[in-house]
Amino acid sequence: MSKSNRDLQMADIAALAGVSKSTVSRALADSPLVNDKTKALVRKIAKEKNYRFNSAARNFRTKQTLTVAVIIAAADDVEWTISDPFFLEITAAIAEALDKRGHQLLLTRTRPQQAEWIESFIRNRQADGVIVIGQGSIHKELNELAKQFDVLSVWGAPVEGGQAYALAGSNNLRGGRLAGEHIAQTGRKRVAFVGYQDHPEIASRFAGVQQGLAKHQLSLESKLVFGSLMDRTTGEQSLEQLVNRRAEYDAVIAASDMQAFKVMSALQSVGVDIPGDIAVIGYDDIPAAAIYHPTLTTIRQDRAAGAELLVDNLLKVLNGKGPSCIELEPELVIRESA
Amino acid sequence: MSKSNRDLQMADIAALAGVSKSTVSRALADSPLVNDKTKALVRKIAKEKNYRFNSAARNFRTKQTLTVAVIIAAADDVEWTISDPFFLEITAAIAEALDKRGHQLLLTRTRPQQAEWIESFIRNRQADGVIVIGQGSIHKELNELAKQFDVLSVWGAPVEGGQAYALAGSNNLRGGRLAGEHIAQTGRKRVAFVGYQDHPEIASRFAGVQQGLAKHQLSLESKLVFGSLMDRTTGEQSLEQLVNRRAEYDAVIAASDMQAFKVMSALQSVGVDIPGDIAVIGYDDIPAAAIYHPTLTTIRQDRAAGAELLVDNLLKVLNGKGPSCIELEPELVIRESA
DNA sequence: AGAAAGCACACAACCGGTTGCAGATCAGTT
DNA sequence: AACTGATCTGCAACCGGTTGTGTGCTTTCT
Repeated sequence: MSKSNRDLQMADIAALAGVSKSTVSRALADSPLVNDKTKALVRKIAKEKNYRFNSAARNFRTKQTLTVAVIIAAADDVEWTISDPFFLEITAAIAEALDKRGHQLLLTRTRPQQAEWIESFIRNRQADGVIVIGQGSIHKELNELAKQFDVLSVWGAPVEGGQAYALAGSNNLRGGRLAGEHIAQTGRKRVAFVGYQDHPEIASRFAGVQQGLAKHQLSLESKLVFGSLMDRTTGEQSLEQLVNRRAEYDAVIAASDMQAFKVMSALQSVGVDIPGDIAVIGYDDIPAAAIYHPTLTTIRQDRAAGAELLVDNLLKVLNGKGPSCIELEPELVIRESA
Repeated sequence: MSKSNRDLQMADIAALAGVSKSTVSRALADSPLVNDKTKALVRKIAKEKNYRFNSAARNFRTKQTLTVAVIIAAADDVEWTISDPFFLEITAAIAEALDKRGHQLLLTRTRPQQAEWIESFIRNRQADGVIVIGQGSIHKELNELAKQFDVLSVWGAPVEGGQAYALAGSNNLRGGRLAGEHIAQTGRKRVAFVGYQDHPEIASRFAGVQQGLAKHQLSLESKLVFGSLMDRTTGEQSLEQLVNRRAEYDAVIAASDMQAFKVMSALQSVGVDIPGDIAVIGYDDIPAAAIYHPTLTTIRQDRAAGAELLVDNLLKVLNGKGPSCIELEPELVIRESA
């Protein structure tokens, strides 16, 4: 605790100002019920004495914590997603967005396969609502959960059949299309894809890529479609195959920047020139994308905008409005690698 | 809020079990004051009814939040430190460490130039204590703050004159020495250094590098010592100089992996071979270090261990013990770049 | 002038757990 | 049978804000 003795409380301020506790409370809350002069006096004293309200007491009474829990979801079969810079950055952006609106962020490690876990969060009243980053492959659980708790805001992609929770994300179909078109337009002919297709987000990107390529009479050969390089069990193997078959393609579209890095590094190790021999394009535009050599062409997802959206969605639900589903427009960032 | 009606509370469980509120409270807290049979009964009912205690009420009554605020400090003149993967990862690790001990993590964006901000945190009772990551150049403020609030745990480096707060960090002097020695042992002769020397941590690394080089009769020429590449105003310029003078050195020791990447990328862009022409060594061992091409030789800081230390330090203070200052041993990770 | 309306404030209940203290029950002792 | 002590449980106060209700005083209108 603090080294100072007892913190002073409303009753003390009230005594000092010669008014009652309730008046102090109202004055500090800027209630119209209290006279401006009294208000000013109370505030002056509170400021002088450096009074801070006890938010535990306030939370208790008002049944609001002004706190939002953020959960970074990770599927079992994928390496700790929390280490993906994109997720961490969007978390930081959410912290900022929440702060602007007077809320706080409770960060939660956990792989909530069991969405039950989220439930305890809300019932525990640790947080007013929950933001889940990366619906990944748990959208079924989330949907189930949403039937009981609507204070849910998820970063991800729409799934067929719709979802009962508020959703924000970038338009992955569009993003994929941008990547596909760019690759086609730069004259590549045989394209490989890398990514974990069980995730709705990645599936959309994949579909987008196909559309983009199709526009230019290209298509993805199924033997050039690889699983996620982040997969704990098969990732290594996929990367190996990708390297071995390097003669069969002249471009790689990766589902994330981190995977694109893995691809480039592995190919460069065996003497492949990027983009000379093979072009590589990523997704996310994490900071390292601008630093890698060659710098990485990628699809940018605006983290700040996404965070704002996530927070707005949640606050809407908290205010009794229905869940909304919004998609941001992704943007092609052309650098050296493709 | 939840879509369910009123959550049930202790009084309900008490009625169901035919006992009093206090007995329920004690039973759930596993107090020795209540009979084992009653305890079992109460717990059974609580479990059946899926009762969760209202932690707002508990926090209020017990004056504990079981929550720790984490602040990622950033200096004004440096780019948003929060985006450095190292800081984000240690934050994630702290979340995990706290969770193990039954605490939660409140993430705070903010550049607390004004340490005053931290104070309001504690007095507000939003958190039992505060962990600051990256004392950076604000150790004076932190020291000042520590006089009033001892519930402070900082990741950083010892400063001359000592600090009044609990400190954890890796032994930067030793880390720097490892880097310096490795560079010398691999036969490099003219070494450049890149980093922001106003930070105690970086200053220690710098000193360590000098020691390591000196052991092998080498030294850093002052014209080969560059400022941080992350500096918002001078970073660009430093990088340019570094590239222009590339003929004057055959190795670069960077104060962080992110800076090492910048160095490598810039040098590679002008045709420099790494490590053939110039060796590069980083600091931190962030995940991307193993992915870059060439893979980055670096000094590893154990994030998990650091997080445990930070949390332990804080809990010690919370339990009335004095602040401690512990340093972890960094580790040289040899990869391709040096 | 008297009644009605309006304003500013105080009083006290309340949120839902936790905990000190008192009382009840029961076994063991003399 | 009466007493001591240990064990278990209930009562009620308490944490520190917030808020509904009530009251005294001033203003306004007939």
